[in-house]
Amino acid sequence: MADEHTLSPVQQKFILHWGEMGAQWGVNRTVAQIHALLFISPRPLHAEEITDTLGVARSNVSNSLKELQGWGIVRRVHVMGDRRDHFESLKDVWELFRTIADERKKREVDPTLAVLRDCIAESTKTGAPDSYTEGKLRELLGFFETTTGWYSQLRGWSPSALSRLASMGDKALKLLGVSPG
Amino acid sequence: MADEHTLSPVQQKFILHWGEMGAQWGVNRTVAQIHALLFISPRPLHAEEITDTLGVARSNVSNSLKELQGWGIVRRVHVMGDRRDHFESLKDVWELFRTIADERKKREVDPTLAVLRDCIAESTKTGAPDSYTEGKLRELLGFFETTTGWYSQLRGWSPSALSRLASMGDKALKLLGVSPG
DNA sequence: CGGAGGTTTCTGTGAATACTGAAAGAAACG
DNA sequence: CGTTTCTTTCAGTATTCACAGAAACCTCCG
Repeated sequence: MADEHTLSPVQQKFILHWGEMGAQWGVNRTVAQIHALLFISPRPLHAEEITDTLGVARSNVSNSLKELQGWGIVRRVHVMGDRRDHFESLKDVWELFRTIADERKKREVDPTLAVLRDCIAESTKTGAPDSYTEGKLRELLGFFETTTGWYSQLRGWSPSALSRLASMGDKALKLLGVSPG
Repeated sequence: MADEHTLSPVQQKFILHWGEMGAQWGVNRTVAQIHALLFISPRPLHAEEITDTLGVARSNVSNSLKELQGWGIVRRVHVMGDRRDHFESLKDVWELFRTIADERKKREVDPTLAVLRDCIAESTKTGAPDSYTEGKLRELLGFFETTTGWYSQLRGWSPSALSRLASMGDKALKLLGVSPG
C-alpha cells in the first residue's frame, strides 16, 4: 500500500503499553492496541493501514474494530474520495472514559445488582437457614447501589466542575457541614 | 473429610457469578470464586474445605489463595487446636474495594503514569516531529493525574461522609459556588 | 531421628481464546 | 450486468492460560 506507516519509538511504546493494560482489564490485547493507534492518530485510518502498522491479520482488525464500535469508543467515518471505511477513536479523554465506564456498568455492574437482588429475595423467601450469607449479600448490594448512585450523579458534571470541587479538598466538606470521619 | 460443605443454591449462584465477574475484570475465575466463598463464610476456612466445596484441585486452591493474599484481601489466620492454616476474606465491603482499588492503582495506573511521562519526555526531547501524539499523551496524562488525585483525597473519607456529600447532589455544588456545567 | 500432617512447587495436559488465511459477501463503478 | 474494491464470515491453527496430580518440601511431634 502507498500510505504505509511506521511508528515512532514513542508511539510504539505507548501502543504496546496500552495493549498490556487492556489485557489486565479483560480487554483483548489487539483490540486495545488498535484503539491506542486510533487515539493518537490525527486522522481516521482505514483497516488496511491498521493491518500494516500493527502487523496483524486483516480479519483480526475487522473483528477488533467491531468490538471497539460495540464499546462505543470508535466510529466509522467516511473520507471524501475514498470508498473505504475509515475509523476514528473518541478524542476527548473524559468522554472516552465516561463511555467506557457507562458500558462496563451496563455489562457488569447492572447484572451483578440483578443477581444480588435475586439471591437476597430467594434467601429471604426460603426461610434462610443461613442468615450470614444473606447479610453479606445485602452489604454488597448496598455498596453497589450507593456507588452506582454516586456515579450517575457525577457523570453529568463537567470535568472542570469536578476538579474545582476536588481541589477544595476537605474544605468542601467543612463548608457543607460534613465531617470526614 | 469430616467437615464437608454443600453450598445452598443461593450461595452457588453468587459464587458462580462472582467468578464470572472476576474473569471480566482480568481476575482468574477460580481465584474470584474462592474469594466469594470466603467472603460469605462466617468463619475462616482451611484449604481442603475450599477444595471440597468448589471441587478444584488442592494445588489450585493453594496458588489462588496466595494470589488473594497478594491482593491483600485474604489473610491467613489460625484456629485454636488446629495446625492447618485457615483463611478469611476482608469482611467490610468498603475496605475490601478500597484495598482492591489501591492495589490496581499500584499495579496498573502508576506504571501507566510512568510510561506516559516517559513518552512525553522523549517526545519533547527529540524535537517532536509529530506533536499530535504528544498532545494526546499529555491529555491522557492529565486525566490520570487528576483522577488519581481525586482518589487519594477521597480514599481517606469515610463512606458515610461520602454518602452525605453525594446525597446533597447538585446542591453541594451550588453551595460551593461551582456550576455543574 | 523418624514419621505424620500439612503446604507448596513443578510438570504435563486440557480447554479456552486469539489469530490467520481463504472464501464468501456487499457495495460501487463502468 | 460484470468487474473491481472492500468488508465480513468461517474454519482451521497456534498460543496462551488454567488446572490436576505427583512429587518435594517443610514443621511439628513423639
